[in-house]
Amino acid sequence: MTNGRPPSTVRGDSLLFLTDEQLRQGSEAMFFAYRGFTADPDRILGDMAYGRAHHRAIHFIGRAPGTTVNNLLNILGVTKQSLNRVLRTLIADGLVQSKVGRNDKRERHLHLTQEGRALEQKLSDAQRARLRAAFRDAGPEAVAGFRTVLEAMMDPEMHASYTKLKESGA
Amino acid sequence: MTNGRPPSTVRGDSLLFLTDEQLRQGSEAMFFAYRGFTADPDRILGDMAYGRAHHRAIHFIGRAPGTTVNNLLNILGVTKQSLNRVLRTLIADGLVQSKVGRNDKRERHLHLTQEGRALEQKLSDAQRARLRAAFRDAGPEAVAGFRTVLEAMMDPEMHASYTKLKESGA
DNA sequence: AGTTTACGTCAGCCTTGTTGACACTCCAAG
DNA sequence: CTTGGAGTGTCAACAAGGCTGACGTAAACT
Repeated sequence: MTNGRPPSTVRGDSLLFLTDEQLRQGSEAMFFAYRGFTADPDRILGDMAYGRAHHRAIHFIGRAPGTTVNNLLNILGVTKQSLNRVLRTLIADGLVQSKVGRNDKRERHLHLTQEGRALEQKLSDAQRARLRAAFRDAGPEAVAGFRTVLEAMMDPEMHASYTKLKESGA
Repeated sequence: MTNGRPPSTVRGDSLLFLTDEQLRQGSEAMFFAYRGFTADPDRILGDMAYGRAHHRAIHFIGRAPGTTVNNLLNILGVTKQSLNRVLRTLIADGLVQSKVGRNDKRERHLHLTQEGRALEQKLSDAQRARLRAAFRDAGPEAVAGFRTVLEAMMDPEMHASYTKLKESGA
């Protein structure tokens, strides 16, 4: 299953980017980059009573206003108990509003309040600033490649969620 | 600070990839992709008494054999108490060996044992398989862009660690 | 001799994930 | 109309893995 293949020979030059060493570097790049990716919002959240889980919830509610709890559960990939704990505090603090469904009254539709939108902006701005700088430095072609690879490494269900959000967005 | 800028106008076409909507999609791609990235090793670890933190420690010890605790601390970006908890179990279970430094006897140099190397392989194989598939599907240019963007979003110190490992590697 | 560095460890706390169980509301199908 | 199942909320208990603060030891440096 594992191949301690010599990195230089064996393959016809064009597959050199699939070397074990290249893949290892790819893993490490993901690790370090994800740390950078979450660093700024985490710093802001640290001062408040919230954590990364709250950021994620706020982000996706802001992204898809009126989404149901179940929908959010699928996107976030956590248990309803985990999500509920986060959601409860956000609702109690007046950042998120939960409305009983009009058609199906079992469902709760989630919206950000003004206050919630403000926090979402603050957090996303911090995160996007870093991403914007990285994108600018790397250039459009690198960004396209970045997206292509990330999409290719998602699980199918995640890819579906991602695509759905992407299409609803613009 | 925040700009609800109309996505279509204002800018001269070549900066369209820096739209807020594009950045938002980038964030979400990172989120979903990272989930995929950690999914396979997490599944394996779940059956054992170890978690993601153990995987990280094993990975970087395998990558830089003989590294000191302090060095590892910098790479991982956690407190020594956190790392120690993980390291202690790995040493107790015979996956990692800790040797007192020859020159500086305060330092401990960390190595994987045979058993440790075996687990490292198992975990990394799972992770690399997904990455390999993604890289293959996306192609060399996309992979280059992927790396460029990830490197650009690291904090400087992380980028230094990353580069150092990269150079030692091949 | 005194200070600093590298490491280990104890105690306690927080966030965020998990499972399992139970209740309630409500839609839909028989 | 009853009943099954879906969507939701919540309680309890637990685990992983972060964190801070404090203390101890050995070795190195000055």
